Amino acid sequence: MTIHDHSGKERIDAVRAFNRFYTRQIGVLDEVWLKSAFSLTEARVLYELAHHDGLAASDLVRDLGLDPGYVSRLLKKFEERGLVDRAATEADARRSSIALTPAGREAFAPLNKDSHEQVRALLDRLAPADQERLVKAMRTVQDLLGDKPEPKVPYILRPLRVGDIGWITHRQGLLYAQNYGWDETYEALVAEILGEFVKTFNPQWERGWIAEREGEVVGSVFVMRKSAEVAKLRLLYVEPSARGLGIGARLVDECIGFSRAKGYKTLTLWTNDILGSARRIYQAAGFKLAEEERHHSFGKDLVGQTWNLEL
Amino acid sequence: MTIHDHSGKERIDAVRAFNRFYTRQIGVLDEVWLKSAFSLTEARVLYELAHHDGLAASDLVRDLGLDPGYVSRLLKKFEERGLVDRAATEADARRSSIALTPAGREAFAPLNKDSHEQVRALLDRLAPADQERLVKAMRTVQDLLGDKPEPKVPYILRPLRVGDIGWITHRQGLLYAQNYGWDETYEALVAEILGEFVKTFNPQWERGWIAEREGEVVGSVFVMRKSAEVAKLRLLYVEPSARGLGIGARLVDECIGFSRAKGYKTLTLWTNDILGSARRIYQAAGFKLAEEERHHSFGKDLVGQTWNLEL
DNA sequence: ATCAATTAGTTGACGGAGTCAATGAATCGA
DNA sequence: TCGATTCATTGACTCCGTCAACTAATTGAT
Repeated sequence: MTIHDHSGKERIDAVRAFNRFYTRQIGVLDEVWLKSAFSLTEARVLYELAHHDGLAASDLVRDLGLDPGYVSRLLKKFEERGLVDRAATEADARRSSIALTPAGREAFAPLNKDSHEQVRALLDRLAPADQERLVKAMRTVQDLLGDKPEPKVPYILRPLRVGDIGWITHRQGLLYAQNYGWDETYEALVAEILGEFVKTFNPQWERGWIAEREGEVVGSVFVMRKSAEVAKLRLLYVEPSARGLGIGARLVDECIGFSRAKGYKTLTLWTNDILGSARRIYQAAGFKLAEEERHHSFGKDLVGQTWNLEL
Repeated sequence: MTIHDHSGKERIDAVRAFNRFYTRQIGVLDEVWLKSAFSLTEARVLYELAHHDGLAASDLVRDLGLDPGYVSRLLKKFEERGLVDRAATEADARRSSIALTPAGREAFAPLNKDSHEQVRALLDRLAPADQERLVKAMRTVQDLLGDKPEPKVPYILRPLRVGDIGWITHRQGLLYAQNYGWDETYEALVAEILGEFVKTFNPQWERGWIAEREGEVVGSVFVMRKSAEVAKLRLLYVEPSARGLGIGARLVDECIGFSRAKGYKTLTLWTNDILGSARRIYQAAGFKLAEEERHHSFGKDLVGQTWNLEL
């Protein structure tokens, strides 16, 4: 968990280095195919056909980035060898839907197995924990570079789980340090608040929400009991990468709804005036500024604000 | 932050999916070269020559995984075009050391620039934070798959930084939940201890150490002041992926050294009997078991142990 | 309903990227 | 010293993949 400070150039060089590295890596991995009766591209086509039904030639051209003429000839050869069947589609007489024949599957199976075994051997050289890191890193690369189909559900809210309060402490500590220069005592405060919250947690009166997006924690908020009539909204935060999705407003809404349902009379919160985007959310939700006071905390001179919402 | 549970097959499939994905990705990236007067392989060779001095043909064959005959012809063509110079080496009359001529550098420059710009465009589509994630993930893949020159310094110790206590809380909470089934109150305890520690931190009497390996936190430990004569070692932990490097013992040693230097008479610690690997470290360091008591904590019936070391 | 523009697929012609095997020369090693 | 290995070159060849021209079906704009 270090804070790298990459200039654009360093990042670009790092990506280019990775491309060179993986070009080589793929070259090694592809040697498996060369032993077989199929060329690398033929193998790629077979793979696609084995894993997707009803593909047309144009799909292969698009998905694998190949030349149409080459694919045409390649499929013709496959058909002659009895590896694939082509059937014209009813909807579009130009397209034909291609499928592996049993013989095609039989020819593909050993290829597939070899490739599988080769990757297994590659992974076996790594400790299980490293295998996991590898897979996760690859998935990250793929997610970032691939065409992200904007997640249908942009985010979900869920209750707290083990690991959450540490993670929230970590992220909030870093974010406020980076953005506002707050020192480590802010992180310490978050840790204490959350530790205390979990230890004395009473689901009747209190609750925490985690906003999660594609498996990553991207925000959170807590309602804590201040007195029988007053609930306190605390530690609202949304990851910079997930802003603009309305997560902050949604989290505040949940707090308001919960507080009302539990019979609190007032929902209060404490924040600092420099946190502008949070303030806008509170205002939009109907909170009124009740009090302001200067204070020195987290290594900075700040202006604290108390906001209240009558429920 | 989800807990993935990969069987071997899933991991293998994930790696293969990544290979297919990146094969395609590289295909797209390589289109830059195709516009130029050089083939992809020629461009790769030029890149190597531009970035390393005194290469021999055999080095190119090895590093880029090419056919010797092909490289020979390729270099011959380059030489004819005046792009490279070949000079026989004194040490070995078979080898010749290859270098780009000024004309060669001039021919390579635009290629290199195009590639650079292309990657820049790729990165510009991502938010800065995502660029950072991408670079980090690529580096992880490269480190894991490349011939790892086992890091000369397998780990370093450093003082606490912002973000650490949250991270430690997060990791300890997850690890003990996964391995021993402890509930969220353990994570809460860690959060409170660390929050309190930072808030009341007195460098004269207390200290924390972070073990870091290749930029990742892999362990930590704290010495806290219990009384004028007694120091307490707390929250020792080492990531499973970093065990066997002696990090745990080293962290305990640091604690002992610090406590001695500060004039404490006793170093004490509290642990649970199920934590076997930690116990072995304490015993090896000279700690003596002083007390045992049953207790119910973290959702489990446990046997707590107090160990002491007279300094 | 019509016609231009687009898309799916085919075919011929071609180039040259990359492979394979044989060879010579220098070096290493037991 | 002599066989084995390494570096580099060359001839011969394959076939992968590109490019352009073409047909046929479909789409879409008017």
